[in-house]
Amino acid sequence: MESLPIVQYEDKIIETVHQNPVVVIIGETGSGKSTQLSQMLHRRGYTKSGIIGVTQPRRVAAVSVARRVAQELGVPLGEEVGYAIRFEDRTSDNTRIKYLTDGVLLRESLANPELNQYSVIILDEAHERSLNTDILLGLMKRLVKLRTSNLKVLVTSATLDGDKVSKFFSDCPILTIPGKLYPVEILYSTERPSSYLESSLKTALDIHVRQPEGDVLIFMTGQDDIEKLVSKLEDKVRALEEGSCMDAIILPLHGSLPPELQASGFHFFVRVFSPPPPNCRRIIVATNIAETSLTVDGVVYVIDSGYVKQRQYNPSTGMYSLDVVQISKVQANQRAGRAGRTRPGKCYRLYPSRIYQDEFLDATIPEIQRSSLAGCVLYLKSLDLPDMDILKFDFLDPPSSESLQDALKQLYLIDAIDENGAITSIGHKMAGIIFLSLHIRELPLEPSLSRTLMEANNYGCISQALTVAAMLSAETTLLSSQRKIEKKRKQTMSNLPDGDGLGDHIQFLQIYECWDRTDYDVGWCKDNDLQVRGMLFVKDVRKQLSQIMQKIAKGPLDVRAHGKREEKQGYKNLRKALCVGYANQLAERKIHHNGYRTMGFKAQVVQVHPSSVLKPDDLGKFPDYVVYHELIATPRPFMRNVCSVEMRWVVPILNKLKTLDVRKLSGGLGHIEEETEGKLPDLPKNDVAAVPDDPGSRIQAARERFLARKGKK
DNA sequence: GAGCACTGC
Repeated sequence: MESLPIVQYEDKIIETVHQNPVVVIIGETGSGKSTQLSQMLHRRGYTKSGIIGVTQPRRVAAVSVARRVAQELGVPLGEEVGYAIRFEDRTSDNTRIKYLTDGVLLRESLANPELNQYSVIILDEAHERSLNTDILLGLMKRLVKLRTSNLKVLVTSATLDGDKVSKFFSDCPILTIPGKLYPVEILYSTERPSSYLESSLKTALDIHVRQPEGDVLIFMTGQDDIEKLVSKLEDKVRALEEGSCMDAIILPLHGSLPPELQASGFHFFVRVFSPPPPNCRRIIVATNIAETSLTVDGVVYVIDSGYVKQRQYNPSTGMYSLDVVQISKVQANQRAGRAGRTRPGKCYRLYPSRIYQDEFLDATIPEIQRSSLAGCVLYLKSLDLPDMDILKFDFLDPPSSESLQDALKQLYLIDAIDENGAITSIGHKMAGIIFLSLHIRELPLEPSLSRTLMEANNYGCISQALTVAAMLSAETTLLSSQRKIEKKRKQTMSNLPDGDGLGDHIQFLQIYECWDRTDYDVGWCKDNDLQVRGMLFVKDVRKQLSQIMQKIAKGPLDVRAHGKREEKQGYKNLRKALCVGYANQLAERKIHHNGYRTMGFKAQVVQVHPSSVLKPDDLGKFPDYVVYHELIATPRPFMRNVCSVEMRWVVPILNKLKTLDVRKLSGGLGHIEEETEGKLPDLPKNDVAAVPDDPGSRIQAARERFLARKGKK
C-alpha cells in the first residue's frame, strides 16, 4: 500500500478539496485512487459531518473495493466501511465510507434529493460515462450550488477528457495522479488490413513465434469472430513444428460464455500471484469485456483491431441497432494499457497512426447520446425539483433535442406526463414514489413495464405482470447461450410452453409458472436449457418488485394467484395491461402480408423476429395489432418480444396519438424546433377502401362496420 | 427464417 503513487499526493489533494467544492482527479491505472481517496478524506476529518460515498459503475467493483478498504483499515466489512448494490445493502449506522453502484446512488437521490447524509461524493470511473454517471454529474453540479451544508464532489476522469469535465464544473482544478503502469510500446500497421481477423491471426502467430514469453490479449468485436479466430489459431499453433517454440493455450473470453467455463478459464488465467504454466503462452481472444470489466494478468502483448460493437438508438424510428464502430482514443489507450500491468509490454494496433490521430474520437460517445431517454426523463421529472426544466437540464454532453422529444412523446403515450409535459400521478407511481416504511423506492423498471404494472393492478393480474416484468429484466441471460444446443432443441420438441401462440410475454409468464410449480428446481432449468443464474436473477427481481408494489397492490402478488380461468380467457387482462404499458410500442399489420407498420414513430415496416413464439392464424395471418418490447435493426428491422393485442384496446391509443403536440409537451418553449416527422397523419375520415393500408385504417373500417350494424338494429 | 458488445436499478 505504501508504494501506491497516490500516497505522496495526500497533502495536495486535501488542500485542493478543502478549497474547492469540486475537484477532477485524473487517476491513471494503478494509482490506487479507488481505495485511497476515501481513506484519505476519512483520516482528514471529512466523515465527521457526514459519510463518504464512492460510486462504481459495476457491482463487483463496488464489493471488491469496499472489501479491500475494510481490510486495509482493519475493520469488519459492513461497519465503518460498507457497500450497497441492488439486492444487497451491507452498511450500518456506523458506516462512514460507503461504496455503491451509481444506480443505487441515483435511487437514493430520489428519496433524498439533497443527499444530506453525504459530506463527500466521489464519482469513480466517471470517464466510462455510463448513463447513470452522466445523470449524477448533472445532479452534482446542481447540488454543490444548492446545498446549504458543505458538499465535496470528486470526479475521476481520463486524461483526454479532464479539461471538459473541469470546464463543466466552472473550471474546477484538475489533479493528475500517475499510475503504476509499465511503458507500453505502440506499434502501428502501415495500412488498415482488409480483414482484421486474418491480420490478428498473423500478428498473434508472429508474436508467438518470435517474441519472448508473455501472454497475448486480442480485442475482437464479437462472439462469432472470436470463435473463428480461436479455431484458426488452434489449427496454426498445432501445425507448428514440435519444440520449435513454447506451447500455447487459446482462450475465448466474452460475455455469453457459460458461467462455469468463464469461471474456470477466469480462475485459470487471472490468478495474480501464481506464475503461468512453464513454457506456455496464453492467447486470449476477447471482446471489450477485457477492456474494463475483467483484468487479465500476465498480458504483455495486446493486439487491437480498433473496432468495437456498440448499441445505438435512433430516436426518429425508435429502433436500436448494434453496429461495429471505430473505437475512441480513450478506448485505444485503455486497451494498450492492458499490456503494461506486470512488465513493459507491446501493443500492436492494426491501423495506421494517422487513423488514430485523425479519425478516432477523443472519447467514446456517451451512453446518454446513444439510448432511449424515456426512463431518464421520467426519473428527472419525478424528482420534482422546482428549478428543473428537463430540456434545459445541464448535461456534460447533452442528448439531442430530438431524443428528448422522443422521450416526452413516449411518456405522454403511456400517461406518465400530461399534454403540457407535467408529470402525472400515474407517472409518479411509475417512478415509484411509494412510501414503504418511510423509504421511497423507485421501481427499477423501464417506463413501459412500470406502466404495465400500474394497469395490471387495476385489472387484477398484478402477479402475472410482475412475473413478465421480472422475466424481461433478465431476458438476454435466460436462454442457454450455446447456439448449437438451441438449434438441436428446435429440431426436437421443446418441453417449454409456447405462450399459446399469443406471443413472447405470455411465454415468459408460462415458463416462470412452470418453474414455480417445480419449487424452483435448478435441475428443471438445466433440463430445459435455461440458464440457472438467469432464472435465479428473475426470482430476485420478482421478489424486489413485489416488495415495492406491496403497499399499493390491489390483489395477491403470489405467482400462483391465478387459476386456469385466466389462461382459458387468453390472458386478456394481462394483454390489455401490456397494451396500455406499451402504447408507445405498438404496430399494425399491413393488410396483405405479415409485415407490420410501427405507430407513434415515423412509420417503419418491420417484421416479427423469427425467434418469436407468436403464431399466425389458420390463414397464415399474424394478429392485426401487436405491442413489441424492442425494435432492432440487424440490419433488417425486427420486433423482438411481441404480444398480440386486440383492436378495441388500441383505439384510445390512436386517439391519443392524434392529440400529441410536441411543442406543448416540451413546455411550450420556443427553443424546440417544430416537429414534422414522427407525427401520424389524421385517421382517414371517409373512403377507407381507397387508402387500405394507412395507419389506423383497420380501426376506421371496424368503426364503420359497427355503425352499420347498429343502424340495422 | 435470423443472430446477440457491455453494464445497471
